[in-house]
Amino acid sequence: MKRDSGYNTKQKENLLSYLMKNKDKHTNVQEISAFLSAEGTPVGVATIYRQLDRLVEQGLVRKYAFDGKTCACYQYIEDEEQCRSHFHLKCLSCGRLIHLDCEHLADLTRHIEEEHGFSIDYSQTVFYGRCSDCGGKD
Amino acid sequence: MKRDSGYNTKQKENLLSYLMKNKDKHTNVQEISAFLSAEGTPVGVATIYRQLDRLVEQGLVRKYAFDGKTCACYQYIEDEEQCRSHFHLKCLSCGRLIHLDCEHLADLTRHIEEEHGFSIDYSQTVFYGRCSDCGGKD
DNA sequence: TTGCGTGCAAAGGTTTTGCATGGCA
DNA sequence: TGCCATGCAAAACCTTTGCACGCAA
Repeated sequence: MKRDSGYNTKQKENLLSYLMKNKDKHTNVQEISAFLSAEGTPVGVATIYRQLDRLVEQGLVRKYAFDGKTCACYQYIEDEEQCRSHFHLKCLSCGRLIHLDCEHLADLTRHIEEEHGFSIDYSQTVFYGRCSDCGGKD
Repeated sequence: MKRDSGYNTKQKENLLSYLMKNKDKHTNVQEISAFLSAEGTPVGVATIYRQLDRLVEQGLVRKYAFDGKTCACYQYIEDEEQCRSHFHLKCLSCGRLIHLDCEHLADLTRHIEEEHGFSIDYSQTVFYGRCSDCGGKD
């Protein structure tokens, strides 16, 4: 399921390289396209969409879409197992993405599952707010 | 700030009526437009967008947008104060929206703020997963 | 009567699709 | 060589904006 299917092309290589370098943030097709063009290795947006779709199917990239709609962000997943067990906090001001892994959250998950019968999908859930640098204290 | 500005038109009335009837779910412009058309009281999408924008400014409707992009969902807010103090769980299977208000979550919020310096914005945060009816147990 | 709200149509942006070409294996 | 991946362009969507008309106050 996760095996690398298909050919190895320069475009795919460049795309993966960008995604891996930016695994700490959410990104999108525009950003990717702009960056690759600036690097002198432009890749057509259609190709980017198609490759991302494939990477999502392979489980190498996570796609955050709102209610199944368009306008998605993508994020490379370094360690699938690890990322499955923690939450992501995203700062609405600076866009920073924080990986939050602490036992309070495991408690929360257990609680919601046992008491409320709801099973949280970590891969689609993002907490929005403000990080400490951007005025989390106010 | 929350006072009802502007004229009272039939379109606005129909829109508000729909939103109030569907306050338990997230909705979007297409759904609203389709429903109102089916009811025999069609409202132009431009009008729906403009009215929703206004309602969001007035605090009567919450807009969930992904990363500030387009493609939003909207939700009518019955009791602003109440909804500000709890989380929303959304089932990825049936679309049900659950308002979750329990002290575990208050603990979580406090913990994340104190230990991680991150202030959660309830109005933008939605937990995705599966509700008990849709196989939360598997 | 005044001016806001509406509808239509056009524009702007994002994502998908069809098709011919080029490159990987 | 065979076939998949790419790029371009067109199409399909969603959302916003401009403008003239109609309706609320």
